[in-house]
Amino acid sequence: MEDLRRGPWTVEEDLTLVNYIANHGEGRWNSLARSAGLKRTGKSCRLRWLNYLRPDVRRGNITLEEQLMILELHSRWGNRWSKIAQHLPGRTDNEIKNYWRTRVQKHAKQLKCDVNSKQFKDAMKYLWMPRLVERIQAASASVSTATVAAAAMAAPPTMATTAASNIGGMAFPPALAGMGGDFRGGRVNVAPSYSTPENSCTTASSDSFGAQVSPVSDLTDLTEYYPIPAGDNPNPDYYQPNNNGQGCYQESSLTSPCAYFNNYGMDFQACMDQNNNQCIFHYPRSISFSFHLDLIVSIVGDHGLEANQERKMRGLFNASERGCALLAPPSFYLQKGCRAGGKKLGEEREAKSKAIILIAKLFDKKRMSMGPERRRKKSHVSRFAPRQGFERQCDWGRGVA
DNA sequence: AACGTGATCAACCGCGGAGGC
DNA sequence: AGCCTCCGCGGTTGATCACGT
Repeated sequence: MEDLRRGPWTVEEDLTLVNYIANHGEGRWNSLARSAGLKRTGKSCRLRWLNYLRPDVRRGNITLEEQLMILELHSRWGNRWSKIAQHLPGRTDNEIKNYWRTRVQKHAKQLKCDVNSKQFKDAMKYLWMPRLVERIQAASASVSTATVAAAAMAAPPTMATTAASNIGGMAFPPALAGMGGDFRGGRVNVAPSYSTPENSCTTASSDSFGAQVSPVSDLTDLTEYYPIPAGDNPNPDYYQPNNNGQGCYQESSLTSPCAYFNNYGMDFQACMDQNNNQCIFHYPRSISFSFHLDLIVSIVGDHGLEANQERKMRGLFNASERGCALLAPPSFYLQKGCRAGGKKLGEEREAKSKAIILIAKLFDKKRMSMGPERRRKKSHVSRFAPRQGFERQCDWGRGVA
Protein backbone atom coordinates (compact mmCIF):
# COMPACT_ATOMS: atom_id res chain seq x y z
CA MET A 1 0.00 0.00 0.00
CA GLU A 2 2.87 2.36 0.75
CA ASP A 3 3.91 1.98 -2.86
CA LEU A 4 0.75 3.66 -4.06
CA ARG A 5 1.28 6.97 -5.74
CA ARG A 6 -0.88 9.98 -5.08
CA GLY A 7 -1.16 13.48 -6.41
CA PRO A 8 -0.92 14.71 -9.98
CA TRP A 9 -0.52 12.14 -12.70
CA THR A 10 2.65 12.09 -14.73
CA VAL A 11 2.78 11.93 -18.49
CA GLU A 12 4.11 8.39 -18.31
CA GLU A 13 1.23 7.29 -16.11
CA ASP A 14 -1.24 8.89 -18.47
CA LEU A 15 0.24 7.11 -21.42
CA THR A 16 0.28 3.83 -19.58
CA LEU A 17 -3.35 4.16 -18.69
CA VAL A 18 -4.41 5.32 -22.14
CA ASN A 19 -2.54 2.52 -23.83
CA TYR A 20 -3.82 -0.10 -21.46
CA ILE A 21 -7.41 0.95 -21.89
CA ALA A 22 -6.97 1.14 -25.65
CA ASN A 23 -5.89 -2.49 -25.61
CA HIS A 24 -8.03 -3.96 -22.88
CA GLY A 25 -10.93 -1.63 -22.39
CA GLU A 26 -12.05 0.11 -19.25
CA GLY A 27 -13.74 -1.18 -16.13
CA ARG A 28 -12.63 -3.37 -13.22
CA TRP A 29 -10.45 -0.54 -12.10
CA ASN A 30 -8.57 -2.16 -9.29
CA SER A 31 -7.39 -5.05 -11.41
CA LEU A 32 -6.79 -2.66 -14.27
CA ALA A 33 -4.49 -0.58 -12.10
CA ARG A 34 -2.54 -3.68 -11.10
CA SER A 35 -2.40 -5.18 -14.57
CA ALA A 36 -1.29 -1.93 -16.15
CA GLY A 37 1.50 -1.66 -13.62
CA LEU A 38 0.22 1.62 -12.29
CA LYS A 39 0.92 2.31 -8.66
CA ARG A 40 -2.43 3.94 -8.29
CA THR A 41 -5.69 2.90 -6.78
CA GLY A 42 -8.43 1.74 -9.07
CA LYS A 43 -10.41 4.73 -8.01
CA SER A 44 -7.66 7.07 -9.03
CA CYS A 45 -7.35 5.39 -12.43
CA ARG A 46 -11.06 5.58 -12.99
CA LEU A 47 -11.15 9.24 -12.05
CA ARG A 48 -8.21 10.10 -14.25
CA TRP A 49 -9.72 8.31 -17.21
CA LEU A 50 -13.25 9.57 -16.87
CA ASN A 51 -12.44 13.14 -16.03
CA TYR A 52 -9.38 13.75 -18.10
CA LEU A 53 -8.03 11.13 -20.47
CA ARG A 54 -11.19 9.80 -22.05
CA PRO A 55 -11.12 10.81 -25.73
CA ASP A 56 -14.58 12.29 -25.71
CA VAL A 57 -14.01 14.53 -22.75
CA ARG A 58 -15.07 17.94 -23.82
CA ARG A 59 -12.68 20.59 -22.66
CA GLY A 60 -12.84 24.32 -22.75
CA ASN A 61 -15.15 26.63 -20.99
CA ILE A 62 -18.79 26.00 -20.39
CA THR A 63 -20.77 27.44 -23.24
CA LEU A 64 -23.84 29.59 -22.82
CA GLU A 65 -26.04 26.72 -23.87
CA GLU A 66 -24.38 24.46 -21.36
CA GLN A 67 -24.74 27.05 -18.62
CA LEU A 68 -28.40 27.23 -19.38
CA MET A 69 -28.69 23.49 -19.32
CA ILE A 70 -26.89 23.22 -16.01
CA LEU A 71 -29.10 25.82 -14.39
CA GLU A 72 -32.20 24.14 -15.65
CA LEU A 73 -31.18 20.62 -14.74
CA HIS A 74 -29.91 21.64 -11.35
CA SER A 75 -33.19 23.31 -10.59
CA ARG A 76 -34.78 20.02 -11.44
CA TRP A 77 -32.45 17.54 -9.80
CA GLY A 78 -30.27 19.45 -7.37
CA ASN A 79 -26.71 18.28 -6.85
CA ARG A 80 -27.11 15.17 -8.95
CA TRP A 81 -23.98 15.98 -10.86
CA SER A 82 -23.56 12.71 -12.65
CA LYS A 83 -27.18 12.79 -13.77
CA ILE A 84 -26.78 16.35 -15.00
CA ALA A 85 -23.55 15.39 -16.75
CA GLN A 86 -25.37 12.71 -18.71
CA HIS A 87 -27.25 15.47 -20.48
CA LEU A 88 -24.13 17.42 -21.32
CA PRO A 89 -22.16 15.29 -23.75
CA GLY A 90 -18.48 15.25 -22.98
CA ARG A 91 -18.81 17.09 -19.71
CA THR A 92 -17.92 15.33 -16.51
CA ASP A 93 -19.79 15.50 -13.26
CA ASN A 94 -16.66 16.94 -11.71
CA GLU A 95 -16.54 19.77 -14.18
CA ILE A 96 -20.17 20.63 -13.72
CA LYS A 97 -19.79 20.46 -9.99
CA ASN A 98 -16.82 22.79 -10.17
CA TYR A 99 -18.74 25.15 -12.39
CA TRP A 100 -21.58 25.25 -9.96
CA ARG A 101 -19.39 25.81 -6.96
CA THR A 102 -17.15 28.43 -8.49
CA ARG A 103 -19.59 30.38 -10.60
CA VAL A 104 -23.07 29.86 -9.34
CA GLN A 105 -22.37 29.75 -5.65
CA LYS A 106 -20.11 32.73 -5.97
CA HIS A 107 -22.94 34.86 -7.25
CA ALA A 108 -25.30 33.62 -4.63
CA LYS A 109 -22.75 34.78 -2.13
CA GLN A 110 -22.41 38.14 -3.84
CA LEU A 111 -26.14 38.57 -3.67
CA LYS A 112 -26.09 37.50 -0.05
CA CYS A 113 -28.49 34.73 -0.87
CA ASP A 114 -28.22 31.11 -0.03
CA VAL A 115 -27.75 29.18 -3.22
CA ASN A 116 -30.73 27.04 -2.29
CA SER A 117 -32.93 29.93 -1.28
CA LYS A 118 -36.05 30.81 -3.15
CA GLN A 119 -34.63 34.25 -3.79
CA PHE A 120 -31.64 32.93 -5.59
CA LYS A 121 -33.60 30.33 -7.47
CA ASP A 122 -35.95 33.05 -8.62
CA ALA A 123 -33.02 35.18 -9.66
CA MET A 124 -31.72 32.31 -11.72
CA LYS A 125 -35.08 31.56 -13.19
CA TYR A 126 -36.23 35.03 -14.07
CA LEU A 127 -33.00 36.87 -14.67
CA TRP A 128 -30.04 34.70 -15.29
CA MET A 129 -31.64 32.12 -17.53
CA PRO A 130 -33.54 34.65 -19.65
CA ARG A 131 -30.34 36.59 -19.95
CA LEU A 132 -28.57 33.50 -21.15
CA VAL A 133 -31.28 32.85 -23.67
CA GLU A 134 -30.94 36.39 -24.88
CA ARG A 135 -27.25 36.04 -25.33
CA ILE A 136 -27.53 32.70 -27.04
CA GLN A 137 -29.96 34.18 -29.45
CA ALA A 138 -27.81 37.21 -29.97
CA ALA A 139 -24.89 34.97 -30.74
CA SER A 140 -26.88 32.92 -33.21
CA ALA A 141 -28.30 36.04 -34.77
CA SER A 142 -24.84 37.38 -35.34
CA VAL A 143 -24.03 34.52 -37.63
CA SER A 144 -27.15 34.89 -39.70
CA THR A 145 -27.43 37.46 -42.39
CA ALA A 146 -27.49 41.07 -41.38
CA THR A 147 -30.86 41.51 -42.97
CA VAL A 148 -32.46 38.71 -41.07
CA ALA A 149 -30.80 39.78 -37.85
CA ALA A 150 -31.92 43.32 -38.27
CA ALA A 151 -35.45 42.22 -38.94
CA ALA A 152 -35.46 40.00 -35.89
CA MET A 153 -34.17 42.71 -33.65
CA ALA A 154 -36.64 45.21 -35.03
CA ALA A 155 -39.56 42.97 -34.30
CA PRO A 156 -41.35 43.63 -31.03
CA PRO A 157 -41.00 40.82 -28.51
CA THR A 158 -44.48 39.53 -28.90
CA MET A 159 -44.05 39.46 -32.64
CA ALA A 160 -40.92 37.39 -32.57
CA THR A 161 -41.48 34.09 -34.16
CA THR A 162 -38.75 31.72 -33.07
CA ALA A 163 -39.68 30.31 -29.72
CA ALA A 164 -36.71 29.63 -27.51
CA SER A 165 -38.36 26.78 -25.76
CA ASN A 166 -35.78 24.36 -26.97
CA ILE A 167 -32.29 25.65 -26.71
CA GLY A 168 -29.32 23.41 -26.79
CA GLY A 169 -31.66 20.48 -26.92
CA MET A 170 -33.28 21.48 -23.67
CA ALA A 171 -36.98 21.80 -23.25
CA PHE A 172 -37.59 25.01 -21.42
CA PRO A 173 -39.87 24.94 -18.43
CA PRO A 174 -43.24 26.50 -19.14
CA ALA A 175 -42.97 28.41 -15.92
CA LEU A 176 -40.31 30.63 -17.43
CA ALA A 177 -42.47 31.74 -20.27
CA GLY A 178 -44.00 35.08 -19.58
CA MET A 179 -42.85 35.26 -16.00
CA GLY A 180 -40.58 38.08 -15.04
CA GLY A 181 -40.05 38.83 -18.68
CA ASP A 182 -40.79 37.44 -22.04
CA PHE A 183 -37.64 35.81 -23.24
CA ARG A 184 -39.21 33.97 -26.09
CA GLY A 185 -38.17 35.31 -29.40
CA GLY A 186 -35.26 37.58 -30.01
CA ARG A 187 -35.81 39.95 -27.16
CA VAL A 188 -35.92 39.78 -23.44
CA ASN A 189 -37.89 42.04 -21.24
CA VAL A 190 -36.95 41.87 -17.65
CA ALA A 191 -37.51 44.26 -14.84
CA PRO A 192 -34.72 46.84 -14.59
CA SER A 193 -33.98 45.78 -11.07
CA TYR A 194 -34.53 42.51 -9.37
CA SER A 195 -36.75 43.23 -6.48
CA THR A 196 -39.66 41.30 -5.15
CA PRO A 197 -41.48 41.74 -1.90
CA GLU A 198 -40.24 38.50 -0.47
CA ASN A 199 -36.59 38.77 -1.17
CA SER A 200 -33.75 40.97 -0.28
CA CYS A 201 -31.70 40.71 -3.43
CA THR A 202 -32.50 44.21 -4.51
CA THR A 203 -29.13 45.51 -5.48
CA ALA A 204 -28.49 43.73 -8.73
CA SER A 205 -29.83 45.24 -11.88
CA SER A 206 -30.68 42.85 -14.61
CA ASP A 207 -27.75 44.01 -16.65
CA SER A 208 -25.17 43.77 -13.98
CA PHE A 209 -26.55 40.53 -12.77
CA GLY A 210 -26.42 39.03 -16.19
CA ALA A 211 -23.00 40.36 -16.87
CA GLN A 212 -21.60 39.09 -13.64
CA VAL A 213 -23.31 35.82 -13.39
CA SER A 214 -22.98 34.60 -16.90
CA PRO A 215 -19.66 35.65 -18.28
CA VAL A 216 -19.25 35.44 -21.99
CA SER A 217 -18.24 31.98 -22.94
CA ASP A 218 -14.50 31.83 -23.07
CA LEU A 219 -14.77 29.75 -26.18
CA THR A 220 -15.15 32.98 -28.04
CA ASP A 221 -11.71 33.92 -26.81
CA LEU A 222 -10.30 30.65 -27.98
CA THR A 223 -11.81 30.89 -31.38
CA GLU A 224 -9.93 34.08 -31.95
CA TYR A 225 -6.84 31.96 -32.08
CA TYR A 226 -8.26 28.69 -33.29
CA PRO A 227 -10.66 29.78 -35.90
CA ILE A 228 -12.29 26.59 -37.08
CA PRO A 229 -13.49 23.88 -34.76
CA ALA A 230 -12.74 20.39 -35.92
CA GLY A 231 -15.99 19.24 -37.35
CA ASP A 232 -16.28 15.69 -36.20
CA ASN A 233 -14.12 15.73 -33.14
CA PRO A 234 -16.27 15.84 -30.04
CA ASN A 235 -13.71 17.91 -28.25
CA PRO A 236 -14.12 21.57 -29.14
CA ASP A 237 -10.61 22.33 -28.07
CA TYR A 238 -9.34 20.36 -30.99
CA TYR A 239 -9.28 23.07 -33.54
CA GLN A 240 -7.99 22.94 -36.99
CA PRO A 241 -6.09 25.84 -38.38
CA ASN A 242 -7.58 27.85 -41.14
CA ASN A 243 -7.85 25.67 -44.13
CA ASN A 244 -8.03 28.46 -46.58
CA GLY A 245 -5.58 27.20 -49.09
CA GLN A 246 -2.65 29.13 -47.73
CA GLY A 247 0.46 28.35 -45.80
CA CYS A 248 1.58 25.04 -44.46
CA TYR A 249 -1.78 23.85 -43.29
CA GLN A 250 -2.54 22.14 -46.51
CA GLU A 251 -0.21 19.36 -45.68
CA SER A 252 -0.95 18.73 -42.09
CA SER A 253 -3.67 19.60 -39.71
CA LEU A 254 -2.22 18.47 -36.43
CA THR A 255 -4.47 20.00 -33.93
CA SER A 256 -4.19 20.79 -30.30
CA PRO A 257 -6.26 20.48 -27.20
CA CYS A 258 -4.58 23.58 -25.97
CA ALA A 259 -5.07 23.18 -22.26
CA TYR A 260 -4.56 19.48 -22.22
CA PHE A 261 -1.17 19.20 -20.67
CA ASN A 262 -1.01 22.37 -18.67
CA ASN A 263 -0.32 20.48 -15.52
CA TYR A 264 2.82 19.08 -16.97
CA GLY A 265 3.97 21.93 -19.10
CA MET A 266 3.61 19.83 -22.18
CA ASP A 267 1.29 22.04 -24.08
CA PHE A 268 3.60 23.98 -26.22
CA GLN A 269 3.90 25.92 -29.34
CA ALA A 270 6.42 25.41 -32.00
CA CYS A 271 7.68 27.74 -34.60
CA MET A 272 10.37 27.51 -37.15
CA ASP A 273 12.87 30.27 -36.96
CA GLN A 274 14.41 30.08 -40.35
CA ASN A 275 16.94 32.78 -39.73
CA ASN A 276 19.03 30.74 -37.38
CA ASN A 277 17.66 27.29 -38.05
CA GLN A 278 16.07 26.94 -34.66
CA CYS A 279 12.89 25.27 -33.72
CA ILE A 280 11.40 27.37 -31.00
CA PHE A 281 9.09 25.89 -28.44
CA HIS A 282 6.86 28.23 -26.60
CA TYR A 283 5.74 27.18 -23.24
CA PRO A 284 2.09 27.95 -22.57
CA ARG A 285 2.85 30.68 -20.13
CA SER A 286 5.49 32.57 -21.96
CA ILE A 287 8.43 30.33 -21.28
CA SER A 288 10.19 29.48 -24.44
CA PHE A 289 13.24 27.51 -25.41
CA SER A 290 15.00 26.96 -28.60
CA PHE A 291 16.31 23.65 -29.76
CA HIS A 292 18.56 23.47 -32.72
CA LEU A 293 16.72 22.14 -35.68
CA ASP A 294 19.25 19.37 -36.15
CA LEU A 295 18.40 17.94 -32.77
CA ILE A 296 14.72 17.88 -33.51
CA VAL A 297 15.25 16.44 -36.93
CA SER A 298 17.42 13.70 -35.50
CA ILE A 299 14.72 12.77 -33.04
CA VAL A 300 12.17 12.76 -35.78
CA GLY A 301 14.45 10.72 -37.97
CA ASP A 302 14.94 8.18 -35.25
CA HIS A 303 11.28 7.47 -35.46
CA GLY A 304 10.94 6.82 -39.10
CA LEU A 305 10.21 10.23 -40.50
CA GLU A 306 12.57 10.02 -43.38
CA ALA A 307 13.53 12.22 -46.29
CA ASN A 308 12.69 15.80 -46.89
CA GLN A 309 13.30 16.73 -43.34
CA GLU A 310 12.15 20.24 -43.53
CA ARG A 311 8.88 19.19 -45.05
CA LYS A 312 8.47 16.58 -42.38
CA MET A 313 9.27 19.08 -39.72
CA ARG A 314 6.55 21.31 -40.96
CA GLY A 315 4.17 18.43 -40.94
CA LEU A 316 5.19 17.43 -37.48
CA PHE A 317 5.08 20.81 -35.90
CA ASN A 318 2.55 22.35 -38.12
CA ALA A 319 4.77 25.31 -38.39
CA SER A 320 6.31 27.20 -41.21
CA GLU A 321 8.03 30.40 -41.99
CA ARG A 322 4.62 31.93 -42.19
CA GLY A 323 3.19 30.97 -38.87
CA CYS A 324 3.15 28.80 -35.85
CA ALA A 325 0.88 26.32 -34.20
CA LEU A 326 0.20 24.45 -31.07
CA LEU A 327 0.97 20.80 -30.84
CA ALA A 328 -1.29 18.16 -29.52
CA PRO A 329 -0.08 16.22 -26.52
CA PRO A 330 1.29 12.78 -27.20
CA SER A 331 -1.71 10.96 -25.89
CA PHE A 332 -3.84 12.87 -28.33
CA TYR A 333 -2.12 11.08 -31.15
CA LEU A 334 -2.26 7.78 -29.43
CA GLN A 335 -5.93 7.85 -28.86
CA LYS A 336 -8.23 6.13 -31.19
CA GLY A 337 -10.04 8.48 -33.47
CA CYS A 338 -7.74 11.45 -33.20
CA ARG A 339 -7.64 13.78 -36.12
CA ALA A 340 -3.95 14.12 -36.60
CA GLY A 341 -2.79 14.60 -40.11
CA GLY A 342 -6.03 14.36 -41.92
CA LYS A 343 -4.46 12.56 -44.85
CA LYS A 344 -1.62 10.21 -44.15
CA LEU A 345 -2.34 8.57 -40.87
CA GLY A 346 -1.32 5.15 -39.65
CA GLU A 347 2.38 4.57 -39.25
CA GLU A 348 3.34 8.13 -39.86
CA ARG A 349 1.07 9.30 -37.14
CA GLU A 350 2.51 6.71 -34.84
CA ALA A 351 5.97 7.96 -35.64
CA LYS A 352 4.89 11.50 -35.01
CA SER A 353 3.48 10.48 -31.70
CA LYS A 354 6.68 8.90 -30.56
CA ALA A 355 8.74 11.82 -31.72
CA ILE A 356 6.48 14.25 -30.01
CA ILE A 357 6.66 12.32 -26.79
CA LEU A 358 10.42 12.47 -26.86
CA ILE A 359 10.50 16.11 -27.71
CA ALA A 360 7.95 16.90 -25.08
CA LYS A 361 9.99 15.10 -22.48
CA LEU A 362 13.08 16.89 -23.60
CA PHE A 363 11.26 20.14 -23.41
CA ASP A 364 9.89 19.49 -19.97
CA LYS A 365 13.25 18.37 -18.72
CA LYS A 366 14.74 21.63 -19.82
CA ARG A 367 11.93 23.51 -18.23
CA MET A 368 12.34 21.70 -14.95
CA SER A 369 16.01 22.50 -14.97
CA MET A 370 15.05 26.13 -14.55
CA GLY A 371 14.08 25.55 -10.98
CA PRO A 372 10.76 26.43 -9.43
CA GLU A 373 11.50 30.09 -8.82
CA ARG A 374 12.30 30.89 -12.39
CA ARG A 375 9.42 28.82 -13.66
CA ARG A 376 7.13 30.78 -11.44
CA LYS A 377 8.53 34.08 -12.55
CA LYS A 378 7.96 33.15 -16.11
CA SER A 379 4.37 32.29 -15.58
CA HIS A 380 2.70 35.66 -15.64
CA VAL A 381 1.53 35.91 -19.19
CA SER A 382 -1.92 34.85 -20.11
CA ARG A 383 -2.17 31.41 -21.59
CA PHE A 384 -3.48 32.72 -24.86
CA ALA A 385 -1.73 36.01 -24.99
CA PRO A 386 0.43 36.74 -27.99
CA ARG A 387 4.01 35.75 -27.50
CA GLN A 388 6.85 38.08 -27.96
CA GLY A 389 7.90 37.88 -31.55
CA PHE A 390 4.44 37.12 -32.83
CA GLU A 391 1.96 39.68 -33.89
CA ARG A 392 -0.63 37.33 -32.61
CA GLN A 393 -0.14 33.94 -31.19
CA CYS A 394 -1.79 31.98 -33.90
CA ASP A 395 -2.17 34.34 -36.73
CA TRP A 396 -1.74 31.71 -39.34
CA GLY A 397 -1.23 34.03 -42.22
CA ARG A 398 1.01 36.71 -40.83
CA GLY A 399 2.69 35.64 -37.64
CA VAL A 400 6.41 35.59 -38.13
CA ALA A 401 8.95 34.65 -35.54
C1' DA B 1 9.18 42.99 -8.22
C1' DA B 2 6.74 41.42 -4.41
C1' DC B 3 2.79 40.31 -2.27
C1' DG B 4 -2.09 39.22 -1.36
C1' DT B 5 -6.30 37.37 -2.85
C1' DG B 6 -9.68 35.08 -5.38
C1' DA B 7 -10.57 31.63 -9.09
C1' DT B 8 -9.96 27.31 -11.07
C1' DC B 9 -9.87 22.47 -11.31
C1' DA B 10 -7.58 17.95 -10.70
C1' DA B 11 -7.50 14.78 -7.29
C1' DC B 12 -8.67 13.06 -2.99
C1' DC B 13 -11.95 11.35 0.61
C1' DG B 14 -15.87 9.17 2.78
C1' DC B 15 -20.05 7.12 2.12
C1' DG B 16 -23.40 4.03 0.43
C1' DG B 17 -25.27 0.76 -2.98
C1' DA B 18 -24.64 -3.51 -5.60
C1' DG B 19 -23.13 -7.92 -6.01
C1' DG B 20 -20.55 -12.10 -4.82
C1' DC B 21 -19.37 -15.50 -1.47
C1' DA C 1 -27.46 -12.45 7.49
C1' DG C 2 -22.86 -10.94 7.49
C1' DC C 3 -18.76 -9.77 5.38
C1' DC C 4 -16.02 -8.21 1.70
C1' DT C 5 -14.81 -5.90 -2.59
C1' DC C 6 -15.80 -2.92 -6.20
C1' DC C 7 -17.76 1.01 -8.01
C1' DG C 8 -19.79 5.50 -8.38
C1' DC C 9 -21.30 9.71 -6.34
C1' DG C 10 -21.06 14.09 -3.97
C1' DG C 11 -18.27 16.95 -0.95
C1' DT C 12 -13.85 18.88 -0.08
C1' DT C 13 -9.05 20.12 -0.51
C1' DG C 14 -4.88 22.04 -2.11
C1' DA C 15 -1.76 23.42 -5.81
C1' DT C 16 -1.47 26.56 -9.26
C1' DC C 17 -2.67 30.45 -11.74
C1' DA C 18 -4.42 35.22 -12.84
C1' DC C 19 -4.76 39.56 -11.51
C1' DG C 20 -4.81 43.64 -8.72
C1' DT C 21 -2.23 46.60 -5.61
